[in-house]
Amino acid sequence: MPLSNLNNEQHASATAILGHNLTIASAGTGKTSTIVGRIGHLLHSGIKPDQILLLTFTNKAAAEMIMRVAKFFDETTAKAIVSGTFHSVSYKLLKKSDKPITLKQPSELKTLFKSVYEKRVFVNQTDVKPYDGGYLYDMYSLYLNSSYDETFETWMGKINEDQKQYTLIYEDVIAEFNKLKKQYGYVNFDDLLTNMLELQKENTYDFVEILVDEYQDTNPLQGKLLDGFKPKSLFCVGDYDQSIYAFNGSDINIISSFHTRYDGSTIFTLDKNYRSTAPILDLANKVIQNNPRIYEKSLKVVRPEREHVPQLLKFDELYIQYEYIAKNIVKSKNKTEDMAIIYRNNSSADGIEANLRDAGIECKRKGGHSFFDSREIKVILDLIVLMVNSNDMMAFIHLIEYGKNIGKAIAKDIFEALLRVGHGNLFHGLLNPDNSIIKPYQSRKVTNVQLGLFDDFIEMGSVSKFKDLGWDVKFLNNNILKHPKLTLEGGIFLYDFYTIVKELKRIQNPKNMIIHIQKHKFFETIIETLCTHRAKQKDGTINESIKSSAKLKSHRRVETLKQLSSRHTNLQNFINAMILGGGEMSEGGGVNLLSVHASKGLEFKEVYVVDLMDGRFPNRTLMSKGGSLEEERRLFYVAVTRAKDILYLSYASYDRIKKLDFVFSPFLQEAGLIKDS
DNA sequence: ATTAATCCAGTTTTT
DNA sequence: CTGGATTAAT
Repeated sequence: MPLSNLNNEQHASATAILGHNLTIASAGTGKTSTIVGRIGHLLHSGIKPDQILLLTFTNKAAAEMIMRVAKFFDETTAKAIVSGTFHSVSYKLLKKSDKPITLKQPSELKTLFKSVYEKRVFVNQTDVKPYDGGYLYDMYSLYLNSSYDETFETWMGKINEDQKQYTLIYEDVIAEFNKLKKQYGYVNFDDLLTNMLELQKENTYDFVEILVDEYQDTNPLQGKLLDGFKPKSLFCVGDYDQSIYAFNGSDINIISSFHTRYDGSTIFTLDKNYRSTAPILDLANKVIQNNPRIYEKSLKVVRPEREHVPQLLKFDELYIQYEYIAKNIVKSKNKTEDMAIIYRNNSSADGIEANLRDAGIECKRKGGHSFFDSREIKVILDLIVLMVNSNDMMAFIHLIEYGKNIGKAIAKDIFEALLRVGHGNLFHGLLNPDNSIIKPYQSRKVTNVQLGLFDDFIEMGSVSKFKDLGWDVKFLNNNILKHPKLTLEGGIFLYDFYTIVKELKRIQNPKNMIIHIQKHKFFETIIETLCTHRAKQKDGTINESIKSSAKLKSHRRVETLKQLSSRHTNLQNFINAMILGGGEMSEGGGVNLLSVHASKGLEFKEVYVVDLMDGRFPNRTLMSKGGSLEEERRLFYVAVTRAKDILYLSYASYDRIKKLDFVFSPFLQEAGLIKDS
């Protein structure tokens, strides 16, 4: 029984009557057990699992809770609960309603946005510079996530009055971008939520209860989504002291105004901390007391042992700090998996990782960005994307650009030509071209100073260079080969593309597809170019040993991807899972290297919070751009409350690489570790 | 105009 | 180590 393990407070919360319930759960007070208990209670009272919606901050957290439910009930029941992040749940529901969705990597659509933006000409009447494309993209995303019922213009006016004059142009760019997205069926993270909001107007959902974990990090857009489901009951769990996503629009007022927004709502409080020892909690509380208290909290310590007092480590230089920590970790009796190094900024991670490696300590970094950002993985994913959505222009261009003498422009020409000879379908154009279309490269709009805009007719090139290569006649006769700038090498690359597409069409399973890609000439050619490039030295020569180790590395990456794919049977689901949950993946084992944000919800026996210098933690640059000291303090609170038994806080007064002097973080003073001088 | 090569700066946090 | 900008070459 999931309820029998709960203490009185947890039990009261978990068995609350349906309605609007908020549980304030401080760090380490058994929030997850309470949610699992709540789900158990709902199921016991006869509510069907598919009438329960569980929203968490990461998909991993959702999966873990579902696993725990499965222990008490059967797996089928547990898995019938609709669960995941706001984004992944929206994705599932949108897909169910047959909305065309191709989820793209965030950076991809940003690039598309920038390309739309660059075509605009700004007439500057004032000396206020307009935002650049990338920044505007981020701002618009923040607007979508953080605004209530304002227009972009009024919102912009509040953020930066000077920028208001450009909003008409900005909105026009955004409109064109949205049109383009619609045309290709592309969707970004924000679209998942906004499209879901639209779908809620068409469909009705009969969720009896929605459970929301990490409620303090809900933003207004997500708030609208919650209300849009019109659930009979809402069960929210959170802690305002752990709200750390303001940069993403999360609004602490959402949790603090819960009782006024929902009439007759009930607020529960969990205040018994089972995680950390008394000295660690004392320190955390001492610091967070400096923030305004929203709901009264009095954390009760369950573990009174005092043998490990949080220790302050001071160093003269950044790397001496990392070195010392590495040595300390070697000496520790704890297993490496039970230890974590937590930092405010990801820029700390490289130095730490290098020092751990030197000391022979295994470590894993969360946020597999480097993994999914690697070219070889992108190539494979783009190929799979193309097999799912054959007309995906961005995926096509990325792949074809690897061909010699084929850049963006020619790749786009080829894409459009293929659509022409395929009557709107890229694969038809490739595999069964309409050869009666003699000139697939009809025109390209060209601006000429004298003539203005005119159609530049592309002269058809010769295809004789492709004869006698043993190609399929079908491909040899394809008129797309007549592009005048297509070289022999480029053509051969295209032929490899043709054969791989033809072969992959027969494969439906992600893992088999990766296996096939891996040994195909098309992929091998790309890996060869990639690794040669990586092994190129300053003088232009190729270092063979670097090259072979690069090849080994990329082979390992492909193997990792293959591993990840084995859990999936559907191509599209696999792709989207990689985009939605990719950041949660971590490779290998060992000491955990985490940003404070990534550490949310986790706990470790031994924790090092490092680089506690004023400017870096709190991050002053961010504070000047709309952050706040309160938010930085909450970050500090989150970081230290990850520790169960042992906590180290460290700082260094000098960075010899950047030649910067540092002063310790004010939080150390607030914690009483440094006396006022 | 387009591609390839070269050099330079920069690096907040996440779905 | 990579993306962006600049430059050289076609």
